[in-house]
Amino acid sequence: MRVSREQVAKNRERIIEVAGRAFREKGFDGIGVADLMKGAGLTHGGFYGHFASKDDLIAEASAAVMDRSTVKWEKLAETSPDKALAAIVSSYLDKSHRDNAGTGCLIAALAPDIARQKETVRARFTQGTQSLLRVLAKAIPGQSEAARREKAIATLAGLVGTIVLSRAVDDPKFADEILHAGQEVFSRK
Amino acid sequence: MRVSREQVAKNRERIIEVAGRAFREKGFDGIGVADLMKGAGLTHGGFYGHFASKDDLIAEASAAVMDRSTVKWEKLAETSPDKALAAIVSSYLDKSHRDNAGTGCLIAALAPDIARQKETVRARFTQGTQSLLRVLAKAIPGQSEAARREKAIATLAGLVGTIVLSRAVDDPKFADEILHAGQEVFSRK
DNA sequence: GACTATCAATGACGATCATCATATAAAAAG
DNA sequence: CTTTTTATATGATGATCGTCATTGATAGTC
Repeated sequence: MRVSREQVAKNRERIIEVAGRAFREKGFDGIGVADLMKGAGLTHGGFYGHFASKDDLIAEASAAVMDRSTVKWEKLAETSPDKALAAIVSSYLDKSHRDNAGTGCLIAALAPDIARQKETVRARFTQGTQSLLRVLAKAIPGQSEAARREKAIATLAGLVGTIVLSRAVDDPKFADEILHAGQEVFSRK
Repeated sequence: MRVSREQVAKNRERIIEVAGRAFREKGFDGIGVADLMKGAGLTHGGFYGHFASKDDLIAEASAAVMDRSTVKWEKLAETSPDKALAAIVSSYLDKSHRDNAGTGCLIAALAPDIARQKETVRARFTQGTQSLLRVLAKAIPGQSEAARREKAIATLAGLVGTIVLSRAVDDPKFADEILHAGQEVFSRK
């Protein structure tokens, strides 16, 4: 059955949204096209009317999630201009972020898997990372632009590594210790 | 055909070794039991004589790789006792490490996937991470034990995040810039 | 040297996967 | 109102997956 133009666009957005969440929760290989479509309230066959392939959806969903993160960081920086870095770090290194990969940072949820993806996916991921770094560098006080950029890169790495470690570890106390250490170290300007 | 006791043990070790490499290169879901066995010079049917399940192998291979990393870091620290931290960091944040995930750090290659694995895998990963942190904390000069522990955690997170980012990014220049930033920031005591 | 235990090879199982051809039904165009 | 277009549903495709039963062969034991 055919649906209206708007509905088509809504369906497409919904598939991307569902995929973005499922990929972050289960990994790119952890969920199939059929289940993604079911999650969007559709059946599997219609998938290829919206996307050329699963890889195509992976690229689209990854870019969308990266963009959302950038917007979120921009808002955090605007809300507290003097303490922008601290705001971003404490928002990122939060238990609720660690415990909800499906709605969190794409890098922390999937970075090693992205390294194994096709060029199209990696290219859009790279753009998203650069945007994230621009926002982060602006949030870092003082120093030269080069120094802020360097600091931004290391901070992003530290944030990602902290969440990734805290999620992988089995012991809740240890996981919290990791989160706390990251908070302490990566909030220092 | 039956083989000698030694050969059985060698075969088992070989499967674990091949799996450790393949998992780091392709991800846990990126390679199947049949191909792993082929890589070890065996056919797929014999797999379940050695392991109860693929998950069992994942746990075994992950633990083995983590142990190797700990030993490597210990040796690096012994070789240059006064500059232990710098030795570990510059060894870790090296292009050859970034470009050869199959022989590198398990955390950088698979951490988000480990968070999605069964208890048995995560438990052994957690032990391995603690061992790594003990070696790293020892390599950090001065300060209280608590401060060294905190610094060790943040440094491990920074190292992992740097490699993960540098691998995922598409542009070689950008990837090198990330590596360099990590080197600069995480070598500071 | 004969017996027995067991490791690996063969082959098959059902499940799941991405992809696509066709059918259907309703929106858009005339 | 009629025609055309097209988004979705149904169902099938071949490939690949983890797992396991059976079989053949030989090492370890007596």
